[in-house]
Amino acid sequence: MRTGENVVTEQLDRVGSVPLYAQIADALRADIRSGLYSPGVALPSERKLMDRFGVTRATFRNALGQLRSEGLLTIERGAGAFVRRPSPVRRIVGPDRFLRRDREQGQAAYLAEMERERLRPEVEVIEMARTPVPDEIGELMGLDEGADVVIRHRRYLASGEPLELATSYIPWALAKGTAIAKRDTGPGGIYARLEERGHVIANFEEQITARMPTPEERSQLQIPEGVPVFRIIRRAYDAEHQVLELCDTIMPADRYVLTYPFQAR
Amino acid sequence: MRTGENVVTEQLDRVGSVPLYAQIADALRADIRSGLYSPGVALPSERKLMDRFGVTRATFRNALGQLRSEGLLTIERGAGAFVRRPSPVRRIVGPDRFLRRDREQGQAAYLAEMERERLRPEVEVIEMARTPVPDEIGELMGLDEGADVVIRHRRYLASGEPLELATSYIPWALAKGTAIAKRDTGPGGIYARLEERGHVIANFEEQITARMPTPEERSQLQIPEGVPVFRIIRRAYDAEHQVLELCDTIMPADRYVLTYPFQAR
DNA sequence: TAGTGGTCTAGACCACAAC
DNA sequence: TTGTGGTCTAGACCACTAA
Repeated sequence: MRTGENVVTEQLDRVGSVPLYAQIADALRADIRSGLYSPGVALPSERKLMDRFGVTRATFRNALGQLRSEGLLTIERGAGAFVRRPSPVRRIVGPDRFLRRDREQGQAAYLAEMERERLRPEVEVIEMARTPVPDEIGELMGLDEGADVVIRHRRYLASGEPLELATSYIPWALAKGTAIAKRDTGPGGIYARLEERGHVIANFEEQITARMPTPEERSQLQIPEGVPVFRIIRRAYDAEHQVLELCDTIMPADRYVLTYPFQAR
Repeated sequence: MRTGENVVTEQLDRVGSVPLYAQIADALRADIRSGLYSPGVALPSERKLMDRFGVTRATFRNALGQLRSEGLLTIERGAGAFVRRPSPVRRIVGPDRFLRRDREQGQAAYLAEMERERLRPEVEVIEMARTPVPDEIGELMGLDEGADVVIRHRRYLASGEPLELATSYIPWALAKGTAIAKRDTGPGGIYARLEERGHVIANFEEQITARMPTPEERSQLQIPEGVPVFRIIRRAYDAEHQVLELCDTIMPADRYVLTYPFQAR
């Protein structure tokens, strides 16, 4: 137990093999977990804490870096270091997101979802083009090398907050002559246009991975230090097991819980 | 394009607002992506690169730290910094992991999975006890506060490599008098014991989140810098929608692709 | 304006890996 | 033994925030 009062110098082991910064990180982590420093509260300033621990600023900042990369701290320049508040979380149930009912009512899946939560939805179309399919994606779609696809890259926001980056790929053979290759895909979105043409979606498959974001993703999604991203690759199949669409999505992992129900067999 | 040859000092912008370390990180990141430095290859030493960029070691190491936290580099003390090789990936299809067939053949789900891949499976039982259910878990299981559960905490390894940490919770009311509360749960594992007692599993639900690992998790699972973990909370339900078991799993995210198929509705 | 975090310099000594 | 990365010191100046 550390009180934070009347402490001149914390006791650090300077002869053992545990680095000073690691000992400091451990001490602060314990203080955060114990609730001494609770979410939203500012830690004492770097200069105060470095004096208390009896180390240089560089050493102390090394300790802070550890905690930051664990996602425990948010640091605001000029203001201070704060214990990170857990982000409000969006629950996503895979199979509930793409209901035919929503499409038939003329709403894209995302708009329907937002409407349920009374948030102001926004979709930025960042890129839209007809191009040869990238190798990695082509393999996942079962397309011939160099086959053309319509690529739709967009950013979703809810009431101004960026939620996800999504890139859809639709075989040109299916998109040709439809609104899929237009900026506005019309009521019901891509899936509605496909089904009008007789390409009925029979089932989906989602592949989930997680990694640290690239710097581009960090800025586009406003992702803080120490927060990974989900990457979800969703494929929509018809009854003949042909891929109608592939959607590659990047989402900040601290804002989502993904849920998948399935039967015991 | 940077050649890496005959370069005395890289051109860095020392007047603009972009920090030197960020410029260096950008340059190295570009070199890695372009393939100048490819997976498994050692970068030039810190001293060489700091000379080339004309900065101090601390500044250069700050740049390296960025790349490390993005999971781009593996650093081996005394040897050098290497471009990280993508980890071999295990594909997990949610619904295929808990087939009744495997249970009836007398194999726990995990052993069956390993056998299919010809790996040497190992399960360490780290903790096993009867205790009051933790609050967070109790809520997810729909149990009364303070109800007893059997808790089974274990580590799974494949041919010596740690794969995941798993903690199962089974209501004491169901586990009482069965092998569930024993170290060896017998053929078919927990689920087989539950079903023998008439608690037939009707369906599962998995909740997936991702975050950076705690230091404990990092050492127990041998997780390198810049790699997040998946946390999967799986609940097994009977036909009356009672929770028979909850399993809380931590897995290094660079070693897994999670797959969930579902029907279009 | 005072205090905060952000960046950078110029050194030093250490433990470890490879030769 | 030599070179590598790991840690630490003791400063300095800057940009930003809040009072």
